[in-house]
Amino acid sequence: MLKFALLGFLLRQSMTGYDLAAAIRSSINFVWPAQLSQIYRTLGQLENDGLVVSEVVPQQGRPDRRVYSATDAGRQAFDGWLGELVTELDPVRTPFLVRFFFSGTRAPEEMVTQLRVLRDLHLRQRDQLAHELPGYIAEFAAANTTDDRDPLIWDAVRRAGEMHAQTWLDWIDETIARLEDAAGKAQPR
Amino acid sequence: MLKFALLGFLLRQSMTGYDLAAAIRSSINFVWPAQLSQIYRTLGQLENDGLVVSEVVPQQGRPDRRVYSATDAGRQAFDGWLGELVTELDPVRTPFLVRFFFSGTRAPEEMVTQLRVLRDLHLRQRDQLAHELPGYIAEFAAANTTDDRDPLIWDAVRRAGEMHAQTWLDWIDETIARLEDAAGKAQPR
DNA sequence: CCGCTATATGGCATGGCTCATATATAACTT
DNA sequence: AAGTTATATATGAGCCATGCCATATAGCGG
Repeated sequence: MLKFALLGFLLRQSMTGYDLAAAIRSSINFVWPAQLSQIYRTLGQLENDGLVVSEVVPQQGRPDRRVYSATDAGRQAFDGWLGELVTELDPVRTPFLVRFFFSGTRAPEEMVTQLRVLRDLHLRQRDQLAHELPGYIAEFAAANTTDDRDPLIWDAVRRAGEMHAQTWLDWIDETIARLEDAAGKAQPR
Repeated sequence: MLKFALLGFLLRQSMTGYDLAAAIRSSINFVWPAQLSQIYRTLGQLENDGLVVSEVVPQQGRPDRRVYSATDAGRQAFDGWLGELVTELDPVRTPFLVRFFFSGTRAPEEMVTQLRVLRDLHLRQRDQLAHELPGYIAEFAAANTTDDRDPLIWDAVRRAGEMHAQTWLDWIDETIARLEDAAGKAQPR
């Protein structure tokens, strides 16, 4: 996966691993975060497979930059990947829900507290996606050769994140209400 | 993660790895699927760590059953896990959105087609969560010692899946409309 | 002097995935 | 009647991607 994301960026513009990390951070981080170490390792594989090549650019004071560029084979691999058809939903792994599923033995107030904490996190996430990310994307677009449909698409991806964050907020509110309702009925008056 | 899920089930009821796979399939599969091989390996680790013990029950015709039970240490570990506070959102990895992010070079109709395929999958998923899962959960509840808050909680987890599936549907509709709108404007009359 | 930015690389642990294998019965399919 | 597939059960080998942590260098801002 990361493999293809890196190729995708490099096809727009050659850059270093460090730059790639920044590109990811200002774009797809919320759907596919990556550590620097992971990026470098993956670049190594890509180079091994001939999908990218690198060129060392000496620098003073800093480690030399190693600038990566996608090759023709890289473009082909990437295009193949883009053309793949979706046949199954990717499994979604949601640790929180697993925990929640098993927390029937816990005090209801504790569950509500946990939900409130989670709510805060999702709220921040939603606001970040709604307000901060657009700025990063604009910068990123300005710095990159962009197809004219890119802004629309990037915004759609951003929107997906925003909508899901909102759905979490709604779910949490609904769930807290249900828990409180049940607690109210359990020990009435 | 799986470790704790298994413990959670075993604390309700001792069972074999095979049974655990079935328990997962009829409950948290959509938030945490697991292969049989993975389950057995994890049970092995749990046993090593003294969190579960197993007892072999001979059978004719079939491989002997190895029935696992959670130990006291297992209960403690599990409780500790349940008590953990959420401090950060779990990263959500969504391969589809990564692909989508990079598909600016593709024909818009192709993107729409892909979105329609995805829509179908999410639609099925939503309906399954809305209609089939409740039945499984009911069966599962009948077969297990359940706390009286369990049904509420299990349904909340189910609802989270349903709501997220619905959000996907909404996002896809919105995105298709935006793409078609843009295409209409690009080549008018 | 601490910590951040820029840059690259290494090692180890974790946990998931795929595929293979073994065995017996029952239930379909041709 | 023969053959496939499914169900119940357990286990092993090997791959792969991620994660976390450490290290090296150097300049700049506090």
